[in-house]
Order: sequence, then structure tokens, then C-alpha cells
Amino acid sequence: MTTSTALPKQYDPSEVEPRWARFWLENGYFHADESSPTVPYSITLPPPNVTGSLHIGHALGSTMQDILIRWKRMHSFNAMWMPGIDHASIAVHVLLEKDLKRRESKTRFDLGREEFLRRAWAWKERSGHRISEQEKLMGFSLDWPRERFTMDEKSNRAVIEAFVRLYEEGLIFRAKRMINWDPASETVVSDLEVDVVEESGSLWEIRYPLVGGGGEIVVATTRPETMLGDTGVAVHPDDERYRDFVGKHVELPLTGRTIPVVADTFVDPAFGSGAVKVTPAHDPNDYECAQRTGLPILQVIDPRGRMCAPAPEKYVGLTVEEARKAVVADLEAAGALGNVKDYKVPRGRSQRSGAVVEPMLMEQWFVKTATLAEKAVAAVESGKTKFVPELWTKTYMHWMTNIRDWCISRQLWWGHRIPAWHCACGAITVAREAPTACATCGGATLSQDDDILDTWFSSALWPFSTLGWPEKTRELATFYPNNVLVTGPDIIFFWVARMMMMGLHFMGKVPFRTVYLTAIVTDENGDKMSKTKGNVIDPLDVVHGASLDQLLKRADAENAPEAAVKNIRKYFAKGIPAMGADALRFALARLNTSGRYIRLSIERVEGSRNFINKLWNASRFALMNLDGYEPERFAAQLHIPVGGAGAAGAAGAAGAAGAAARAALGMPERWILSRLQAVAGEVDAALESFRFSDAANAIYHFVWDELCDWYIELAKPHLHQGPELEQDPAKAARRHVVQGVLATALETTMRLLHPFAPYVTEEIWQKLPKLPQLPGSLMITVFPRRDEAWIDAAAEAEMQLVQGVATTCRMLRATYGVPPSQQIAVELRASADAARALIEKHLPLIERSARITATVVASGGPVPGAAKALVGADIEVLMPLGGLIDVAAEKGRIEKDIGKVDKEIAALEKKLGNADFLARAPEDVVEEQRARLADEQTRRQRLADALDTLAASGSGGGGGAGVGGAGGAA
RNA sequence: GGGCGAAUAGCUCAGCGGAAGAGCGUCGCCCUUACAAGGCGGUGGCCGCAGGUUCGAAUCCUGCUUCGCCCACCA
Repeated sequence: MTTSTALPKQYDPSEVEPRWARFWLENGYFHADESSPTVPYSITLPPPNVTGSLHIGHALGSTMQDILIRWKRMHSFNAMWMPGIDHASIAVHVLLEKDLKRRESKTRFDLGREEFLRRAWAWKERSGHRISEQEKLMGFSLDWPRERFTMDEKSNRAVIEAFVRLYEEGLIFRAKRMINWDPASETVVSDLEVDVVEESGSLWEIRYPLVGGGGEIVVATTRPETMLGDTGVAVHPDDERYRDFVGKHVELPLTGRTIPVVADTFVDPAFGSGAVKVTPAHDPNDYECAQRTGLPILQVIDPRGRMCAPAPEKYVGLTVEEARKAVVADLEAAGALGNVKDYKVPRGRSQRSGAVVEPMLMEQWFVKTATLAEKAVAAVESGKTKFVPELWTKTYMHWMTNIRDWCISRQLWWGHRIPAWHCACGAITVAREAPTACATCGGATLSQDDDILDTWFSSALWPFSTLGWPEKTRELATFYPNNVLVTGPDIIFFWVARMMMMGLHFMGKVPFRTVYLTAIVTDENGDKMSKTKGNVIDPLDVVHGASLDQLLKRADAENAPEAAVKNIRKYFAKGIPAMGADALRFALARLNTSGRYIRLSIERVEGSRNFINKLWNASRFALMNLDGYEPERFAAQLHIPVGGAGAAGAAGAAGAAGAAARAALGMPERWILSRLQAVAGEVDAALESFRFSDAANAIYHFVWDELCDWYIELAKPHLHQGPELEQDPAKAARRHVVQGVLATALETTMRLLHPFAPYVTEEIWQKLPKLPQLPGSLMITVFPRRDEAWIDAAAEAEMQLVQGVATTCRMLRATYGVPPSQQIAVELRASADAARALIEKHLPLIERSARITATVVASGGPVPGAAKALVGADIEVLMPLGGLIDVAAEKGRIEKDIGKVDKEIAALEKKLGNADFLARAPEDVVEEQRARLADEQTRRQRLADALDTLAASGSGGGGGAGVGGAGGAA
């Protein structure tokens, strides 16, 4: 048992946190056994990109997961949290290639596939290690021995198996389709990886003269350079203006080609001239139009984003932008240019590289999604998987029901190579192992497809590939499906939807029962955090602290723009104090309400840091006053079962003996233990429905407003140690009981708070004197469960009365500037016998908390020079201030109260005067309103009396000086 | 162009049919031996606007206004 009084006044997380992080890991507490007979509870961590380090979004999501996992683990579930890292193919490419260009002025093609991959792996080793270290630092109880990487051997095997099976089932196919080409990364990207943004551009009109004269057709375009690849002009079949043109040909300027005019319904006659130039190779609409009308396809832009033959020689090799200028100039020179106007152009940009995406016609690998999506929709419709908050269900459904085939091939190197081999005969062999002969012609010269798979393909398999699939493992049987997936709404399509499809297809079961979508963390102004803006809060800086200088130095090293540096100076002028992982975790939990965004700022974390410190000091106080406390004796006294390590929350007495023992406790003891049970119930209920904020706030308010502000204050006199204890066994016994209740309340609080703030709770818990049967760590104790036996409505009501009277006395003191050091006499009047008896019973508590000496009476006459206030309707507090009372101020205060009461009375009378209300509202509601009206009327009477008294004592008083106070009341 | 969401105290947000709440800020008074990262008290709200449903609306419905976000191939 520790009774150290040497604890520091301020909690220092930097010393405490690493110690317990090591302790938990060394003891293997995070590891779950797949063979355990207990009920499994599993979560798979969304694997962070290997490119990054832990950012605030990870901190949020992972903290919520850790809260769930630690909570369920303490509720005796076989809790498993699967760690891992994602290879993030295109993100790694962008990052490494940028670096390569800057340092060596080379492209990945200069380096070659092999050398590039060597560097990528080296990067992965460094970066991946850093991420898991950061996760350990945050206290995340991940099952480390299971840690996986999306490109490790097992994942490779799963990916190949999935690919081959889907291919054999006809769900993966190769086809020439219109795709999104990223000319910077030189790869195709999926529809989801393109962001369409409106950018300012121009709308050019071009005149196409009819072959053989007789007029011209004017077309409008935002991309004049593509006219070099035009193979037709389309008009609406019903458009009178162009009826005669259909079937004729026009001259395509600059090219010497002639192209036909065709009719197609996709043309909107009301837009522009009503005629559209058709470039089938470089526009999805035009491609479809060509399919319908039989126009030929002419590719004039190559994969590097440059013009190519059959565009006229002079343009070949120009970038799209250069070609645009040249074409416009040449058109103008040829007199073929019409009006030009400014225009907002929707432009697709590659999410990763930022390059303008070029629609191209190319042969690629696709997943046929129609049937897969159908099952994924059905699973959500039938409730096998639920979204929390529910509103995301619609987003998922809408996308799923409008899903398009998924282009999965990428012309990159870092990723899973597609298990397909091309033969000179043109056939493709898809196989698990490199084939020795072509499956079609038997030829032996095979070359593997150069492409790799979209990163999200391996991610889609993650919930089961991490558990050993395609083997039928014990892990899969135990932990699949996962109970929950916690992730951001921004990857519902990328990831959640695809896991649903693949999970249902390969496992026949949904991958998770609940999808909990977190909010998105923004800065205090609601702007997305980004390094270019300089508003990023790095979770590790919050944990360890960072001076402004350090932040600026880092920004400098990262070549942050000037605006970012300016913002860093503004947002982090005083740097970031070291607040510890607990403070950050608790802050995130408290801020995680049902909204879509969390505005985070350093000040908001400080509130939680302060809370942790408050808890620390309350524990410090307890430890200073727990000498001589014997947990086993206390447990026996209260008939708390001391069964094995799994014994329920320390407060858990049962049976008649227990009830008798409880009744013998003092009111504050019964009250705080009752409140504790209520809070335990609230926390469980809140977490059950993913209301993290409610759960954290319930504990916050219990600890601060009830345990610290009231219980500890009321316990102090009993804890005081002195010679009188030896002479008075009753006092000594009482002290021991109070010690026991305080220790118990704290111990239970540590359990409740542990999932949110694991470090400080473990530190305190280890120091608290407690039963020897308990396990070696707080994290494997049992989570408190609300126990009705301890709920004590009478104690709660009595305490409320004490608090009300004390608070009212304090208010009068403060109003009249009675200094805290000065005891002051008050008269407490209560006409109701029950209330008066209670006040008398708890008078010492009231006197102590309000620093008064009180006399209690049933009623009395006017007391001149006394300030007066009401507690509820019946109880009056009179504070005699002699001639020092400020009559005007007192009058003002009371009149204001009367104003409020009058408003209440008017509203209630109106309500009760309404026959419909009496007839239709439920009985208890009507009764309640009646009781309230009666109370308000009593209050009104008392306040009016007080005002009369004041008027009578009247003019003489009122210097405004409080008793011994300098300023008096305002 | 479709869809989703939000408007409540100075700020950030809870509450979602029966008495307007929290945190931060602000204003007083206090270094009262657990805690100044603290204590005690105060101030502050036609719950976006207009209708409707209901005995009763911040809460349900409709419309409007303003802000977000997502999806979508109009040259």
C-alpha cells in the first residue's frame, strides 16, 4: 500500500505514459487468443498509409476504437484489435517521384522498376516502423503480434487468390474503355480518384465550313486542341436548323480532313449553337456518341499528355496546353475562330498528383460490380450491417445502386503485380503461379502483365486477409465478421463499400456488423487541416509539446509556403504545451458528438488536460489521507464480495446484510456511491450507442462536480487525523468508512475512465490501496456495471437539499462581499417539518460548505437589515447584514426574481386554465404543472414579503459597503 | 442538375414533444494546506424566418433564407 505524499502537484504525463505503455506491452495484455472460449469482439484498424505519420484524423478514429476495445475487454469480451499498414501505391509513387525529381532530377523510368521498388521498400521499413511507434505512444491496445502489411507475403497470396477466383468467375475482365488518365503519374486512376473542380477557362466557337460550300456549322468547345481528333459533328435529330446538314460533311480546319455531320439525341439544341464537335478518343460523351453513330475513333493525345499523330505534324509533341494555344492562334489566322468568352470549366484533377486528368480510351482490367453490389446493398437493407450515424446509409446506398465497373489496373510499380501473363498469340493466362505455357496456344514465351492493382483492391480483402484467408483459420472463425469498423466518411466508397462486396463474395458474410463513421477534424475555424495552410495539429506535438520555434523549423524543413508560416505563428504563438496522450484522447472523445466536424484547437485539449490534472490532485488528496485504511476490512464491513480477480466493480454489495451495511453509511457516502452507479450506467449506455462524448462528459461531470466539489469537501472533516481518533473509536471507525468510500469511488472511477485515459488511470489505480485479489493491471479489471442496490434516491434528494441551501448562502455571501475567511450567521426558515428536519440533520454539512453558522426555525417575522433568498419555494435563507445591507441592490435582485416568477406563473395559469390541456394532457403532467404553480405562488409571496421588509427597513441603510468588504454589491 | 446536412448564450456544441444546458470566454471575490491547469458567485438566449400539426413545439411537418458537404458526362 502506498501512502506517498510526495506526488507532484501537477500531473506529468511525460514520465508516466511511456512507463505504462511498456508495462502493458511487456505483459502481452493487448493480445487476444483466437482459441479463447469467451465471446469475441473484434475491430480492424483502418491501416494507415505507409507514406504518412499519425495525423489527427488517425488519432480520433483510433482513440474511439481503443475506447471500444478497452471497454469491451473490461467487460470480459475476447477483444481483438487488428493492426496493420497500407502500401498506398499511388501515394508512395507521388511522394518518391517528387523526391527523386528534386534530389536527382530523375523520373522513375530513369531509375527502373527494380531500383524504384528497392527504394520504396526501404521507405516502407522506416515509415511503417514510425507509425507503429506512434500508435504505441498513444496507448492504443492493438494486438501487435498480429500486425500486417498489405504487401506482405500473406496479403500477396490473398490478393492473387481473390484476383484469380474473380477472373475465373468472370467478375474480373479486361476491356478497352474510356478511363481517367493521370498524365503526371502516367497511370489510369479510378472515377473516385478524380476531383472535379470548376476552373476558369474559355469557351471558343469554331467554324466548320460545309464541304462544297452552302454554309458552315459553328461548334463551341472548352478544349479547342481536341478538334485535331474530331471525327464528326453532332446535332439533335429534331433540330430544324440543322436538318439539312445531317449526312453532309464539313471541313475540319487545320487538318485537311473532312468529317460527317451526324444526328444524336445527346445534343442539347438549347446549348450554344446546338452543334457539338465529336472527339471520341478524348471525351466520354463523344465516345458514347461515336458508339451510337459509328464515327471512327482518332487518338491524338498520348499517355504523357502530349499531342501525337495523326494530329498534324506541327502539333505533335506539344503538351495539351501548348497545343491549345497553337490551335487557337492557327484557327484565328485561318479565320475559323468565332466568339471567345470566359467560361467556368469543370476540370477533373487527379486527387494524388493534381494533374488534369485526360479521358482516354485504353485497355484495362475491371471488376464487374453489378452483382457484387447487389449483395452489398441487400446486406445493409436487411440490417446485417448498420451505419452509425444512420444518415450515412443513404450515401452508401446511393453510390452502391449507381455503381460502375471498377477499374483496378494501374500503370505503377509499387503494389501487387497483376497475376496475368501475355502470350505472343494474344491470349492471356491468369494463374496463381507463373505459368510455363500459354493456356491457349501452349506457347512458352510469356510475359507478366506490367500493371499492378489499385491499392484499394488489397484493402477490400483486409478484414479477412488479415485473419489468414484463403486458409480456413481459427482466427477467421473467431474474429470474422468484425463487430465494428471505425473510419471516416470520406472513404465509404473507396473502402467500406468494397470491403462489403468482397467480404460477402468470399466469406459469404458481411465483414462487420456496424460501421461507425467518425467526424472530420478541422481547425478551430472549420477549415480542413493541411500543411500548406499551417493549421495542422500534430497529435504527437500535443502529447510531447512543441515550441513555436520547433514548429517553425519543421515547417521550414518541409518548405511550407509563407501563408502556412504566418498561420503557425498565429495559431501556435505560444507553442503547444505537452499535454500527454490521455488529455488528447479525452479531448477527442468529448468533442466527438454527432456532428460531421470536430473543430479542434489547443485550448480545447487544455480543458481535458486540466481535467486529468484535477483527477490527479483528487487522487493525491486521497492518498495523503488513506493511511491506516484496510481495503479488506472495508469490503467485509459493506459485504462487498471479494471474489477472484474478476470480482465486479469494487462497489457491489449484495443481500440483506449488504443493504443493512449500506443504510449505516452517512448520507454523503450513500449519495456519492449512488451517483457512481448512475454514472456507470450512463457510460455503458452511451458507449453501447457510440455516444463517446456523452460517455466522457458523464465521467467528467461526476469527477469534477460531484466527487471533487462535494464529496471530497464533505469528507475532509472525517479524514482529518488527530489525537482524538485514539480516544474516540466511533470517530476512528467513521474515518475508516469514509476512507473506504473515497478509495472505492476513486477506484471505480479509474475503471470507468480507463478506456478514455488509460495512462493516468493506471498510474493512480496502481497507487490506490485495494484488495489483493485484483489483477496486476487496471486494463484487465472488470468494467463497472450499474448496480441497482446502490442507487439511493433518498440520499440523492437529501444531498440536493444540502447543495441548494449551501449554494444559496454562498450566493448571498458573494453578493454582499462577505469575505471567505469570515464566518457569518444565517437563519434558515422552513415551514415544512420534513424539510426542516433534514436541514437540521445535515446542518454541519451545510455550515461547512457555506462557511456559516445557522439557526433553523419554522417561521419568523421580518428581520430588518437582512438579505433574503429562497431555496425552492419553501426554504428561506436570511443573512443579517445590519446597516451594511445595500437596500437598492437587494431590492433590484428580488424584483428581478419576482419578474421571473411572475412570468412563470402567468404561463402556468394559462396552461392550467386551458380546458383542452386538462382534458387531453396526461394526468401526471397536469399534476406536475399544478404543483409547480403552487410552488411559484409560494415563492412569489415570500419574495413580496422580503421586498416589504426591505421597504420598511428602508431609507436608512444602503451605503453599499458589504460586511468587511471593500466594494459591496453592484 | 440531383442528394445529404446544419442554423440554440460572444465562440464551439449538446438537447430532438411536457420547466432552455455544457465547455470555453466574460465580469466580480478568493493563493480557504488536493488542485491558480484551482475555488466561490454572477452575466448572458423571441432555440434562423414564416406557416402548419398538437392541449402543449427548440424538438414533428411544409415552405423560405443563409451556410456546409457529397454525387453527376452538358460541349
